[in-house]
Amino acid sequence: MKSRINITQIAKMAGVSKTTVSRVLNNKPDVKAESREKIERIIKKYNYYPNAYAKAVSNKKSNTICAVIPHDASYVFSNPYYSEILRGVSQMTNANNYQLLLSFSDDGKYVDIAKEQRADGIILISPSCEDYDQIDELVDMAMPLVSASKVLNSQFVCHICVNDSKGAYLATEHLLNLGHKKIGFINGPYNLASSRDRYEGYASALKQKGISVDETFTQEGRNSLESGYESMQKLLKNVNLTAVVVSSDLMAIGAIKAVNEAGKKVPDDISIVGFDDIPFAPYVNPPLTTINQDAYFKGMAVAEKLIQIINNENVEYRTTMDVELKIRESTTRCKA
Amino acid sequence: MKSRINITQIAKMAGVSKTTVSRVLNNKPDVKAESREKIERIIKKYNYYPNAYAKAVSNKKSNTICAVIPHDASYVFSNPYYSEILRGVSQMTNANNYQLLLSFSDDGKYVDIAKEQRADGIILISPSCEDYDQIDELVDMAMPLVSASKVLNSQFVCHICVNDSKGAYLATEHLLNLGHKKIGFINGPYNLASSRDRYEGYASALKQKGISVDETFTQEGRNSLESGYESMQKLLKNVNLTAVVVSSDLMAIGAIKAVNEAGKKVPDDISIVGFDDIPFAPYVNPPLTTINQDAYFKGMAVAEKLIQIINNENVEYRTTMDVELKIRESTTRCKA
DNA sequence: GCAATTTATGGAACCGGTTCCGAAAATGGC
DNA sequence: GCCATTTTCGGAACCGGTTCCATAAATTGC
Repeated sequence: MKSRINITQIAKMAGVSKTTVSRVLNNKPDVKAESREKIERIIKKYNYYPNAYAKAVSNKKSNTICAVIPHDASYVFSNPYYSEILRGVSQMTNANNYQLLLSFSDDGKYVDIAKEQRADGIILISPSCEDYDQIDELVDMAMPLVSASKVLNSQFVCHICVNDSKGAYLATEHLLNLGHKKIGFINGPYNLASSRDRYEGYASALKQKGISVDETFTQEGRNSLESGYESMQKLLKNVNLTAVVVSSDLMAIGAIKAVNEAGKKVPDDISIVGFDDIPFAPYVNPPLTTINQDAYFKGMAVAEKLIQIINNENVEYRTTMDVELKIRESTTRCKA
Repeated sequence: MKSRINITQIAKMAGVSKTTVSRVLNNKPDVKAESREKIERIIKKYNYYPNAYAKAVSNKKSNTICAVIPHDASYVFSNPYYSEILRGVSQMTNANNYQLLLSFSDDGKYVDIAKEQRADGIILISPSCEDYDQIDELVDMAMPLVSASKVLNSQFVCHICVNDSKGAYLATEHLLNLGHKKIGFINGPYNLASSRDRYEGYASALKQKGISVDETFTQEGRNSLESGYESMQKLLKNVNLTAVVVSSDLMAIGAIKAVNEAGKKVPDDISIVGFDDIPFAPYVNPPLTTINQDAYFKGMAVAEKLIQIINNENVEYRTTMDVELKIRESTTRCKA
């Protein structure tokens, strides 16, 4: 890139010191109107913008927020649920004049972001147990930190999560109310706190009705289309179910495909309820009954909270968002 | 955040000058093994990392790449096609030790990224006509720039695009070969160069077979699920079609829903072919016949090219990637 | 054992900003 | 017209790095 003009050159042309130019740039007082106008004219003429990183060094503030996402191919970028969170995050950072830096949790490199002082705060989109050591490091550094899902074992990490166990409970209860008894469960990776809570919700709904949990009815998936498909194939092969709770819509869509390919119909032969209510959910065939969580709002809330922490404002450290059962057409009364 | 240790403090503790520490940090020669070890020990002990932005100022290089995406709600984050590109981009930037900054084209703020010298290069994911003024500004600054889709009117912007007209041609031809005569077209926003090319491909395939293009057979959508749904509703209401070419899978999925709700069946009553081959395409019901473009690869290629430009390497300025018709189950022989 | 190299190091200037503090210039009061 | 205030301004140090250039120390050659 062409080298750009700097504050010293502007000062020289205006016949003043850098100090005065800096005052104009930052709307500080103590500048004669006349000089101010002259300097502004020159700034405009040369299309001058202050170098953001020089400012960052001097101010010890980068106005940058880093969002950490799992890079695993079948994960964030391919799961609209995460995209929605990111959309909310970007909306909020944008509105508050923060830049958004993306980092990936695979290699733990995001701790470097903090050490290199590239960001004023970090958002963890979906930390898993493997991240906990790095998270502890961030906490040690007193890096402003907010997670968009539950972080176990650390009472020092601010998080906004969804009521996962209630969500799974509602999903299971819905199926029970439709007369289903043999209800399977396709869970997300067990290294996510949310997966554990969802399993808990599923199990407790069954217990409530006096139905014992059968381990052969459950599968652990990887939150991808493929893995929902494979998990469903296994369930179909091994056990006779009339309904399945699936821990994410993405996997639920994969599961529906597996059902179709087995020559069965959703919901007539097997009812399926998903989790997340991604934008695709009403558009799949049949439209997916699912647990709604407002990912876009969650993203905004997480970013907002982080900005508050950066500004040393007091915030609620634990927030749990409510969920809602969204009944569409992938579930129906048990016919068995 | 706790204030972190800096190079001067490290130097003091090691009893050497900043210069020597800097040499160790950057693996420069001319440092006695003994001193090197001592400095390295202290660096390790204090978990020191150099401040990235101070480096950026000094080196006039930020090791940051900015990806510009349209922020429109129904756009990038919700369209897996763009997510896939971004995934490819991040893969490549990661591998080359670049940080990835996200910016949004709505307000044209991404030009500020360049003026503030926040990035060494910029990737335009999906620039529309409204962006062309800002793009010219970037070109004037000689900012390294690569676009992931065609940029009209500027021979100075490097781009990697897909053969859009061929894609639409293949889609239309496929339907013609199945005996369809009344073929509709749901296009993307006309301010995208790709939409224009796809229309062109659609029209030329029809002409080839001596079928005249009927303007009432086409709709301009916004590349979202909803807009595909609405566009299809309009087509169903106004004209009698047996097949529709849809300019993106996202809209195709919306279109299928509209067909279903009208009490018709895909593909028996109406064949539908999409464009992009997003990861969902094989999972929708029925699995979507579509035009495959490898968005992940495209993302990697775009990032790679940008890095080459940043490094002053010579690059091909125009690359067109090939497309392929992927036949699944949303198209069948015309029964009318 | 001494000059000529080679190796290792540090001082100072630089990158492009901000800010403290003191001083010059303009204004006010009388 | 002179002193006190206020307004306006700039020098210099600072943020945390890199790099040029000079010099001190160690090594080599003979």
